[in-house]
Amino acid sequence: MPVHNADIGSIFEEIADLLEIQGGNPFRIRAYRNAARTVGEYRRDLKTLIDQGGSLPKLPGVGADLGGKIREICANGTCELLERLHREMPAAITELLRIPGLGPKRVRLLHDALEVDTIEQLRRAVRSGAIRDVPGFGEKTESQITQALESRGSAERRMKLATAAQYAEALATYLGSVPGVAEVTVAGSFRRRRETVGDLDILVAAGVAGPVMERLRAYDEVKTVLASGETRASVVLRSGLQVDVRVVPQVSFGAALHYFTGSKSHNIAIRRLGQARGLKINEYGVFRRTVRVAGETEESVYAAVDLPWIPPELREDRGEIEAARRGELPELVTLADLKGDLHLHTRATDGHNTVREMALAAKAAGLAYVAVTDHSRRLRVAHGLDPRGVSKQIDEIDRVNSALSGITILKGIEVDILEDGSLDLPDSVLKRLDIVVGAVHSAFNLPRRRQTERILRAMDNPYFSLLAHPSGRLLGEREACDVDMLKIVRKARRNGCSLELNAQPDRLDLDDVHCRMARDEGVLVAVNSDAHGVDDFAHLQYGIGQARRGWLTGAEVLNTRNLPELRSLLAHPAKR
DNA sequence: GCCGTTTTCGGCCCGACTGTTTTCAGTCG
Repeated sequence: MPVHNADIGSIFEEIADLLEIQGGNPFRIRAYRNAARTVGEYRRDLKTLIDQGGSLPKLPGVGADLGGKIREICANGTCELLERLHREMPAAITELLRIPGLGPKRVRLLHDALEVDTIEQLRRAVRSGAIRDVPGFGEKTESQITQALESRGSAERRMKLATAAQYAEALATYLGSVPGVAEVTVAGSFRRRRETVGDLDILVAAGVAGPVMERLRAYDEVKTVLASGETRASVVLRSGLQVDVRVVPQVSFGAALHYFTGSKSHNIAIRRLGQARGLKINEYGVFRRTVRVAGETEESVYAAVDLPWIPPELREDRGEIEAARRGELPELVTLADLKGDLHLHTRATDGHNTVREMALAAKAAGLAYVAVTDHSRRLRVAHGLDPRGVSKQIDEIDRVNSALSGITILKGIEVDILEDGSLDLPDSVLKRLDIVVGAVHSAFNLPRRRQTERILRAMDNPYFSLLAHPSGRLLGEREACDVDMLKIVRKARRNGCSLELNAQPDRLDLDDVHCRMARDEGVLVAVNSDAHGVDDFAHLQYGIGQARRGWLTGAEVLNTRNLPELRSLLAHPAKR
């Protein structure tokens, strides 16, 4: 049975949920949650390591006991503790924890008092009014649960970063105009540039909080006010996006910014460092006993625990604190580092603009070169090019190149990788191009081995330069293809190809974890817009955010190279 | 259940808001 690290993580999470409902030792529960996260995100497949007879790597928060459970789960797909908990508590009960307002204590009460173990039973208990008689449950709690049950399924989706940005920037500007407000920053996963955000955390520096709270409640996009205290409020916008606003004095802004940027596990790790130095770190500052020793800036918070400032994109407790301590934080790539864009479309297929218009827009966006990579013939819906169409476009690019200055247009193609791993155009066509971007646009559901082989075979074509949107996922719409990414990354290294980080807000593919895998394996990543129109070069900022989350430096991104260097890298010395 | 710049035992991140209480537990971030 295939057991992936994420499966082990889920089992540990489930154990933690069940132990919590049973009222278990909170620190034991935390240990399971920490391990769930560590294991779930670990980049090498633990079952494979074990099957190959290797010992488990030392993972933080995983000791002898949890290590044994990992082996047990890899062997059996489950572990004795989970089975025992399932005998004591119905498995479905952890679903109840997902209802806002219901935590472990109340779930336990419902189980004991009303034998409520499933969402459906909860629904019946609410309808019959039985829930009101449970001690600790009042009128408000009942209606909160009712609402949660009604809206279940309809909402609860994370919003794409680029979509959330529209709401975030408008609201931040609005709050910034309140008299007395010194500074407004959108913190949270938005600031960490996660591909999707669950809610917005907006931090406001102001002497007095009252007027800010008042203006927030009056914002015309606010649909409901979930909570509203003196310095903190939660509202839901009409878009469905939840927004948490916190007001702090300027002297606490850095500490609050650090606190509300997260991630939670990064913050916990930083606080522990503080604790070891006799410091208390909270959103108001860094304190030795009652004396504030830091907190006006984020830099001062990090300095208090002897660390340099850590970029928000890295704050996931994935080794950034250790790297910072050793002085080995990567110099992350920036938007300004990009010199070109290697994936875009024109009216010849499914783009909206001409070669000339796209080139001028790229120039205006500060780029020195672009590759025109229209679709190949197999992609009928996009009017993909056949060999004649490619020839025509090559002539057009020659004409535009000789007419324009300050921007160079490379000849390329986004060629379909067919189901058997061959490419959709003959080598005689591909050899005329500067760059060949290969992409999967069909048969997304092949089993892992076949899907992987398909891509590996495509990469063996001597003209293959770059694998576009390697996983094929569409955020919130289509899961990633089941592929062995490590094999693909290693093939890219052997063959001298690159992988794309497609910057379209609904792709952002490679994801952060695989970017880092490419980095670790020494494979260059190209951050491309996949622009279909002149405005789409704006996507690049989101691709850069993701690249930074993947620890990429400028040197590790293919299209930070100037044109001569790029040309020599595309020449594939490994293959020709 | 993990772990070590007070420690191999005794700690484990910290505070705001709400509801149901009548001084605080539960939930959330």
